[in-house]
Amino acid sequence: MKKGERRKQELLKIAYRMFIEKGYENTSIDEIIAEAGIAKGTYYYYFESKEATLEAVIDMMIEEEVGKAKEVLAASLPVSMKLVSVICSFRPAQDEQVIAKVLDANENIVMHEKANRRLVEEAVPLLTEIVREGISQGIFDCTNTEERVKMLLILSQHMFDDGVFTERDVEVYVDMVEKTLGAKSGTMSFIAELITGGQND
Amino acid sequence: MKKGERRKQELLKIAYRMFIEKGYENTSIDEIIAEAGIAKGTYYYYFESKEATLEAVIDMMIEEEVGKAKEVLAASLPVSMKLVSVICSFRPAQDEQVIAKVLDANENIVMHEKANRRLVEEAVPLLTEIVREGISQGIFDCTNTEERVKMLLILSQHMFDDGVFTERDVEVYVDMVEKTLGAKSGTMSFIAELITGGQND
DNA sequence: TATTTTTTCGACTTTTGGTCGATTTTTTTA
DNA sequence: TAAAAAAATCGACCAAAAGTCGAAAAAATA
Repeated sequence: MKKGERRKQELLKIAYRMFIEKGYENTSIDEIIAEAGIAKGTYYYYFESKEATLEAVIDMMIEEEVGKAKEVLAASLPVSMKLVSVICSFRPAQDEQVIAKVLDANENIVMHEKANRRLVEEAVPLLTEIVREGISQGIFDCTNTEERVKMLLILSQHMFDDGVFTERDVEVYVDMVEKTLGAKSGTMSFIAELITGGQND
Repeated sequence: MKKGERRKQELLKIAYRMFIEKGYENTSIDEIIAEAGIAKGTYYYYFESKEATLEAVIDMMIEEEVGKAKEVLAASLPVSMKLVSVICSFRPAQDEQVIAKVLDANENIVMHEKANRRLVEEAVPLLTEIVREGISQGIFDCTNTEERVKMLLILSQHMFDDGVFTERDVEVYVDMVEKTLGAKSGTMSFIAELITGGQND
């Protein structure tokens, strides 16, 4: 029972890396098993299908990101910092981004989109909680919090996705965050530095 | 030269219908050619690859939607109406929506996403023009118009995509449109009726 | 040790996107 | 109008890749 789980994790890691490096569609099961040094039957002993593998890989990614987000949530930080930290923690890691650029942007749509949808699902409750905290502190002022958070999250996903975003994009984004959540103008502008600071073009 | 073009259009229509009915990935070339009653070689005489067909299908869709949008743009309507009409015209048609629900939402990610990206590309300039007109009339008030329009368009895409959107979603969306474009509160609330009016759950 | 369960193997099948040379149909040209 | 050229069609064939399955090896259990 132990060995099986380890093997599954091992396969998951290989698949994860290859999916990101070469794209989901461009990675064949044959390549994965070659890399892992196992037979096809073994692979299918652990995964029902290729798509099930993708699903599992995404679960792994989401779990990690949500984990990080929860840490931030638990820390004693000002609400606005929490919010931004969490959102930024959802940004694709450095290496993923770099590698992603080698690929055609169209090359990995399915994985990207599936991951995004799952992330929105998982992250909205967390972010909503933060924003509610902010409301009770008078930092934010809005109704329909959950819906607002969802929309903002969708927006940030798209900004990061495209990889490149201009200063103007960020400016507009910050403005929308402030206005959507009913924050005072300028209070969220520190987002800009955090975002553009971490950008690598 | 004439006949060829007609055949291509015919194939395009078949592909379009089948892609929407059964999803892009679930539609095989063999099925398309069976439906069209032609041989494989003939198909590949007109299309370089399956993906090229998807691209062409999407072009067809976009062309139609942009066409409708341009009509609206040319008409003599109040700016706010123009804006909303155009955005609503991008909503998937009734039948597409109904059929889409039969499918797993994950079933047609690639086509959906590619279409969305192309639409944003094509539609942003048109909408930006409308908003600029609105600014000069004092209805809107904002800078970085293009970026704002893009963000709002992305949002509406996502709302329509999911198929279901609650009243709250729409409420938040309207609020974001107003605030993002610097319109007076309430001036855009008629969007709500138009959107929810056309919804079919 | 005997038996059952878990894990592994790899040849085989099926599906599917794509190729290619031959053939027919249509258009151009001499 | 006949010959030549170009456009369109055909379908057998190919290669890649996902997925199957029964048998065998390894590990756990009685």
